[in-house]
Amino acid sequence: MLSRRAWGREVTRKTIHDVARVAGVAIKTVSRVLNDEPNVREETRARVLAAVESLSYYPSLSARSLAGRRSYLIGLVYENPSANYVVDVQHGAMARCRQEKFRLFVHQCSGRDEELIRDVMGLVDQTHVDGLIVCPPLSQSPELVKALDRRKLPFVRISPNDLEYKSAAVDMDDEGAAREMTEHLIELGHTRIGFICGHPTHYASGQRLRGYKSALKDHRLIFDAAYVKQGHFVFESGMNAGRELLTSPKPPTAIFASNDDMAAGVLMAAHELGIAVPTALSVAGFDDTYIARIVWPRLTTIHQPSYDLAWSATDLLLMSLKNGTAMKATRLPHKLVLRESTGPVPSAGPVPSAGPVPSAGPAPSASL
Amino acid sequence: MLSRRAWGREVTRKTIHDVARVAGVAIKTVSRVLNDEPNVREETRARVLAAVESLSYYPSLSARSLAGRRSYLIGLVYENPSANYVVDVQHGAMARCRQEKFRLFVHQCSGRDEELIRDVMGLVDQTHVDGLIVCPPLSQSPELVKALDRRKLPFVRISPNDLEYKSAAVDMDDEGAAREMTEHLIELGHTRIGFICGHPTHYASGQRLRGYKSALKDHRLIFDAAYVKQGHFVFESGMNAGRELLTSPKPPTAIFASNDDMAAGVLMAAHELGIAVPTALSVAGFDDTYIARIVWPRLTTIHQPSYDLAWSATDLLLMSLKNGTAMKATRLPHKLVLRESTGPVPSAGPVPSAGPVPSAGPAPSASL
DNA sequence: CGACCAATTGACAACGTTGTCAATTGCGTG
DNA sequence: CACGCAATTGACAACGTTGTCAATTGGTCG
Repeated sequence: MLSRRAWGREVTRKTIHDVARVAGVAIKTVSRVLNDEPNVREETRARVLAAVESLSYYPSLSARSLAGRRSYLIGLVYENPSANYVVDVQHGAMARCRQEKFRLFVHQCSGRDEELIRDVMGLVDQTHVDGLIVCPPLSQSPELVKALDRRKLPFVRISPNDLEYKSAAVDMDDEGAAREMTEHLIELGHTRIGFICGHPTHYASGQRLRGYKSALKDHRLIFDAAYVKQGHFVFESGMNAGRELLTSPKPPTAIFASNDDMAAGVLMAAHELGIAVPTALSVAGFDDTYIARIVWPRLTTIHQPSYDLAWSATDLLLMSLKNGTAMKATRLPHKLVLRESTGPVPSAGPVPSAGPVPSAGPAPSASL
Repeated sequence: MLSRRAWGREVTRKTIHDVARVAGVAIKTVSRVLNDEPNVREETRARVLAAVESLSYYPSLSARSLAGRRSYLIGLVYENPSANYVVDVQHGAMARCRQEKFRLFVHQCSGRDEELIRDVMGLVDQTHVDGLIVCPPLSQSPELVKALDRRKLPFVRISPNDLEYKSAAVDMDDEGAAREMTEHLIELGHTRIGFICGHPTHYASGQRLRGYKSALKDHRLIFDAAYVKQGHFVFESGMNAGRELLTSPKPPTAIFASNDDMAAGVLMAAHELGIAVPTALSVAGFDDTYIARIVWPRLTTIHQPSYDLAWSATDLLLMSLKNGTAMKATRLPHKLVLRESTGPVPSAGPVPSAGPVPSAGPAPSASL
């Protein structure tokens, strides 16, 4: 237990040898106990565990990954700038890892294409992670998938664009969810429904637009391209698109944004223009992140189970690592969350403010 | 380069031996080049680097930390539930790590007291991190600081409560910032200023309250405890405190919340009560997180440089690791950010709404 | 021209664990 | 009571790197 180096800040580190000595067994036996291997007498196992406990011993991940075929490390790679989504995903994955005594290595990727691949491969090679959780939109990169396959590294993708591909993945039904939301608006009587698309490179963007279109079609409403604006999943893009829609000659009575950030942007635009929500305009979001509950009025949105998606992805990965079994694709349920930002269609279309906003003229606790 | 194990999913991994062979040198020389050690002829160095490049070789962190006294890993421990803060801090630390070819191991702590210490020590022992970045409120735990000192592990604390303590830390002037904000409100003519405290166990909470009090005193305004409410840094607590303040007999004309989440809660309360912001009520936040820019009206707040704090903390740690020098405490500047949620004091105090709001008619499916 | 010293390079052990395989123990059976 | 086989345990190499220290190279000076 004495360190071989006499260095200032060096402190003795407990090793498997210390445990073996205290328990009066060989290090290999300690290793067996710690790895739940069979063929250890119950009494021996107890002695070893007692020694581990009394020494507060924690096996070195470095040594383990160097000697064994396991690093007990899972990598989580993302690129997404949305703080709330990222944290949800991180915590979902961490929670599952903790249950299996794995640790999560979080990595924000940098670069694009070629460089991205190098970045991820560098992570894999350096840290020896046993597997990877890949967040969107990285999960939609065929090049990355190919590279990981070549590398023979187990990985699970969150919300990829091709569930049928042989690799494992978890996702939700973006198209169906968007259809439900659109139907909700239609049922409220809206016929002029604006839609703000997400970032063009995100697969989910296309799916959500498709759901919107399909709901319109089912209800025999005509699709008008003028009601569809391009956004980029960020607040400002939603605000700009909202302004455009609301100041057009025949403005929509409802706007469905592809995520909550952009919906918040639409709310901002409406407030600026003095358009009351939901009386004169209904606004709907997507994702049900934290901001959906703090903006005013609170957003009707689709609950995307980010935490659960990450939890399930990690579960899939860990189980396949443990059993060597193949992984399957999993689809998680979403939920339409009704709050105060949507309401019945106004009788006469949106009411332009009679002047600079009456600031919040209004709204004694709509609901609650 | 051939793996010793013939295992299904095993793939040959490039090692230092491969690089040495390609470059025609001993592995130790490769090691020297990769660690920027002196005494390598320029021509040799170039040959080695070329080999590294051509093989896409990445040294194994496991082997490095096992053999050397460096793991090239920095741990980041937090407990904070605020997504925006956490992500800012993570990215600030990651950015600095990347520059030095270090990696960041993010860890959300679990447990309290005894259990917390075990959790952190487990991380340290297992991962061999070279140092730790400790976020508030963990940075204020004397037990944790003591344990890390005993373990002789270099660490930097973000926003601790005792800058003079010998360990390194970075922080901002919470008291001064709160004083500035309060003065801003006073200059706008407000004399009845509500204050919502942060979580009682966070040191910053006390500092911000102190700044508020000191500004009142400097301007000869009387401090009235009825205008101070306890919050917990979360949205709901701000909303509740806001309701209490605004429905009191003599409501304040301005409310200063100790963070943006709670300020957003106050806005929600004001909207519900039909109180116009900033015409009838000014609202100020603290932190300048993402939400300060997306609520309506956008929040006047104090910019807390979370990203920079983490960047600097990491910088301090890495530099001390590299040079073996002692670390100093660093204080980063904050900034008063003026937006639309604060304005001149109304002539006749807050204007209660004249009745059920014209706009937010009750929403469908009230709260969820 | 030879010796000496600094610069450069390499051989090999060590880090703390797991994989392999051999040795030992324990128990049921003939 | 000895034998055989399975269960249990241990000895030792290997993982991929860095630390230590010795060997080699190259240049300078007397």
